[in-house]
Amino acid sequence: MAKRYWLFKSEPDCFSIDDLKREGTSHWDGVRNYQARNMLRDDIKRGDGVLFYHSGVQPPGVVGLAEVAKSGYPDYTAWDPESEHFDPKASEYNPIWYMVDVRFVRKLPEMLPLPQLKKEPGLENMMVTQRGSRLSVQPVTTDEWKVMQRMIKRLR
DNA sequence: GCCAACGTTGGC
DNA sequence: GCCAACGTTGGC
Repeated sequence: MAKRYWLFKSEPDCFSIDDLKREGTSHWDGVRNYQARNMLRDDIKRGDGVLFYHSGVQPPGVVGLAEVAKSGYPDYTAWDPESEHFDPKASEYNPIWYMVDVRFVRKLPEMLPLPQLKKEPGLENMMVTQRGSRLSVQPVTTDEWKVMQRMIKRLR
């Protein structure tokens, strides 16, 4: 299976690129959307590339790179009543929700803010640059990934 | 803080 | 199975 690419959104107050840097490898838990769940369960594989995106901040944008360290497996926070992501319909025998593990690769010297992504040739159709794009886990094409790598190289 | 976009829920 | 009401996300 060829390597694929993804964009993972997180509110930095909840989990930031610095948190991932400190932890090294972390569960990407708490996704409670079926479209994103399907990707986590079926499509996101160990070795895939991840753009780490900070949402809910001004400006939002890509702040780092990560790598999938473990393919999809049940998100056990769903059946933990203590978890803020608890879902009473989920259980060990019917997990419903899935997560992957991600490994820190690098933090960018500065954020690539969303408005800049919207202006960048080659990213016109990227999911994150589209209006009303709320998915917290998004596919990124190989071409979009290459454009992002060029933008990152320009940073320093 | 506003509101557009979009997902989910539940009555019918 | 439709769709109105409602809730959430997230950019602005």
